[in-house]
Amino acid sequence: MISSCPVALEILMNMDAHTPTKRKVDDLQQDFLRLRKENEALRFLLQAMSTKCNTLEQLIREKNIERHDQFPVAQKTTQFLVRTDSKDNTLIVKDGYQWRKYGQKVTKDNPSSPRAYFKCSLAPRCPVKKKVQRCMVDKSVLVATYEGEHNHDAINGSPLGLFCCSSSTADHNNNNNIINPINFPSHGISANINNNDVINIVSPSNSSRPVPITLDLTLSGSTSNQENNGSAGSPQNSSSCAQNINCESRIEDYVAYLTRDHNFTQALAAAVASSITRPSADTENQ
DNA sequence: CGTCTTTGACCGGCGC
DNA sequence: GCGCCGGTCAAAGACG
Repeated sequence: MISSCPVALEILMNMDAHTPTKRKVDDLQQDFLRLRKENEALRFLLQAMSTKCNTLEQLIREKNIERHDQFPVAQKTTQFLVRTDSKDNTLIVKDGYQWRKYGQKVTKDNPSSPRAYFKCSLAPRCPVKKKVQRCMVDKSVLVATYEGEHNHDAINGSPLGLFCCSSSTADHNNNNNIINPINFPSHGISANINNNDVINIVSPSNSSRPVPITLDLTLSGSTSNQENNGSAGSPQNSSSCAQNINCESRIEDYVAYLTRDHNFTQALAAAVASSITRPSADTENQ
């Protein structure tokens, strides 16, 4: 039974490894049953969300086809924030694509750090461009603006794809608190990461009753050995992650931590549930 | 020698 | 028309 639920098995093993005295079998079984229910609920929610996502994508595709008959296609623009070492002067964002730098300019709004211009060189005719500039407030944060859509796949997939966000909401240089607004357009969920390593998930803005959900990424409960990073086990605190050669393996660790975090799974489930149960105004208005 | 980066020049849009 | 500014070009240099 346990072997059919690897996440729960991993959680149980981890719990066992971190408690000096073995807990009673009954307690472990209760924990396991609770986690198994959560796991099943999350699986159900994921399936429901995928179904809804596919439906919405189909609708959007149909609407775009209608629209393209009347208007030229607008260029898709997205924006990322990447935390790097502030001492690192390079404007390199490892996003799974290969880029050729074709220009650099000092801009008026942020004269202390020049803006670099890149073109995607992974495919011969890929139209995608990106601009990378350091955040004026936090020099350790790179602001990468992508224009256009790739006509090919990434080298190893796009590790930053999850953090795709709309550029229209970003005003990073003038905001001391919110670093990166993240939008999940197809689900109507948006989220903010603030300087306290907390993601604030906000349900669709068109909702009459927005449900804010806070995900604490400081992982204060983690007892794993992150002291080597000097960052007390916080993934966001490891400022050199984007430049670090061990970044990939650490990302796996962070994902493992998150799956062990009861608050995270609960908040995630609530966010997903709210996006599914609440009818989308976009689809209703169409 | 080929590829990539750097950097000054150039171009076009926009506001006055 | 002029100046400012962001974006792009392309020659020169660096590098493997």
